[in-house]
This record gives sequence, C-alpha cells and structure tokens, in this order.
Amino acid sequence: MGRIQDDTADLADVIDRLTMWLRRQVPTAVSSSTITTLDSLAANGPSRISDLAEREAISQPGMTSLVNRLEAAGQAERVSDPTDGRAALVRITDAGLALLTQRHAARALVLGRELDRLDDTERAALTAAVPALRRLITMRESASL
Amino acid sequence: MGRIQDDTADLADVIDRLTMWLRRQVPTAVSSSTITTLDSLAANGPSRISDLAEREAISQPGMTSLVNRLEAAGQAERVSDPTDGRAALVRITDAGLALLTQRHAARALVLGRELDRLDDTERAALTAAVPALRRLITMRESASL
DNA sequence: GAGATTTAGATAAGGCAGTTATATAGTTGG
DNA sequence: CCAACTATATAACTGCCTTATCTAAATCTC
Repeated sequence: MGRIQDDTADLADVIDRLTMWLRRQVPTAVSSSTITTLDSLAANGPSRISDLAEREAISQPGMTSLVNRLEAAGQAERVSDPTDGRAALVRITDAGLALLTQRHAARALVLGRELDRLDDTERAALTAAVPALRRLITMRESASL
Repeated sequence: MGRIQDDTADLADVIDRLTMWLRRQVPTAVSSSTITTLDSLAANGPSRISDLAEREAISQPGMTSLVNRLEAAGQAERVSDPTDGRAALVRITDAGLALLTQRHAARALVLGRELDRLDDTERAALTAAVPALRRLITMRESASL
C-alpha cells in the first residue's frame, strides 16, 4: 500500500514537472486551452460550443470567446448545425491542423534532445512505459468522469 | 532514428494528455505557477524574487505580484536578506507546505485510482520508468537553459 | 398551433495573472 | 564619493477566464 502509493505520488510529481518544463521550452504563444480545444476538434470532429466547453472544463462564455479567437486566427470556423438553428458547430481548419502538427513536432524535438542524454537502459524504460501511459489516457477518455 | 523520434512524439503526447487530465481532476483553485513556485521554495529554501522569476520562467514583476499573493494568502513570507539590503528572501510558511502536501496527495489519489485499473505488467512498466523520468527532470534543472 | 419552458449561444461587466517600461533604493568599483 | 549597476516595486496594459443576463430557436402542453 505504502509502496504503491509512493510510486503513484512519484509519478504524479514527475509528470507535473516534465509538463512544466516542456511548456517552458516550447513557448506556445497560444494559450494551453487553445491547443487542447484544437486537439479536441481534431479528434472528435465538428462540435458544439457547449460540448467543447464541457470537455475543456471551462464556462460556455469562456468557450464562445475562445472560439472567437480561433476563428479570428483562422484556425477554426463556425458552421451552422442543420438540425438545430440555435447551435453553431465549430470545425478545425487546415491552418488549425497545421498549428497542432507544428506544435507537436516542436515538443517532440525538445524532448528528444533530452532523451539523447539518457542512457540506453533509461530510454528503454521510458519506451516500455508509453503503452501503459497511453492506456491510462484512453481509459479516462471513455470514463464518465 | 524514425523509431526513436516516434517514441519521443508519443511520450510528449502522452505527458501532455495526462497532465491536462490531472489538472481537470484536481481543480486547483490556485494557479499552476503558484504551486510550482511553492514547490521551488520547498525544494531550494528561501530565495530571491529574481531567482524565483528565472526558475519559473516568468518576469520579475510577475514574480513580485505572485509573491504578494502568496504572502497575502499566508503561504510564503518575505524576510530581509542580511547580506543585501535591496533583496528580499521569500520563504515558504507551514501553511504553504501544508497546501503542497494536500495537493500532492489529491493528485496521487486520483492517479492511483486509475493505476488500479491497469494490470500488473503495466503498473510495473510505469514504476520502472519513474527513475528515468526523474533523471530527465534533474538534468534540465542543472542545465544552463 | 399559441404560449410557457427549456436550451444554445452571445453579450456585458469584472477579476486575476501575466506582460513591458520605468522608478526607487541599496551596492559596489574607480 | 559618485557613477554605474542591481534588486525589487509600481504603473499601465492585455489576455483569458468568470458570473449574470439577454436573445433566439426548439419543444412541450393543452
């Protein structure tokens, strides 16, 4: 119990710090919720404002203004929902997809530089952990939350 | 090369998503830089404003105002630097340490619940990766950046 | 099918946390 | 002892979020 709990705390701590560090290395110039919203649009297809707000855990007016920014930057666009005249569907544009690609590449590059400084055993341990980490994510995405 | 690069992108992606998810599960009520600054104070002892600003990669006025907030909340305090009348040393208080402890416990709890749903092999892979992740962090902390 | 209720989104007003530019006060070297 | 430097604070501004409220479309009830 104590053992597992310690590892868990370690993992949470380590993830925390790595993320902070990655964020600093790749100064995004766009806010973190901008990126995660684009990610969500890329993964789930055109979505309603209120659905996006719920996924990103921000308020509906907050998402309205975020979408306004995305639209102004040409990274997403509003299309009308044929089935509901009140709703607007938000769709990622090619420019939005390009932004995601570029950012992911930049982060991978920075992380890659650090990985080069680890030894083979350490790198192997990280590689071996990726599938479990991915499972962790997909589990939560299908969870009710 | 391609192989390692793919793993790297995977790792960056996975870390990204895990962090977003952790952040949402444990709505912090305090900003992320508040926490990381307290962390830094706990780890490195009383520090100057400008040193903190550099470590956290925010501007010096930004750190001044962050420290003002910490002080107002009773989580840190300014003490005068005996060796330099211009400088203020910022020191974490017991309340600040308690906040860190509580937050880390909350995150570990949430993460632990998910880990329980993995199988033994997956958990072992994660545990095995922790030391390498930690090395990754300590490397960058001692780097010149 | 007309009017009340609910729902999707927009607008308004405000706050917090960051930015750059600049001011103030203490330190240090010639 | 004064000039230049350094540590922090203050000022003015911006970005991105919040809650409260408004409008318009959909749905439900009779």
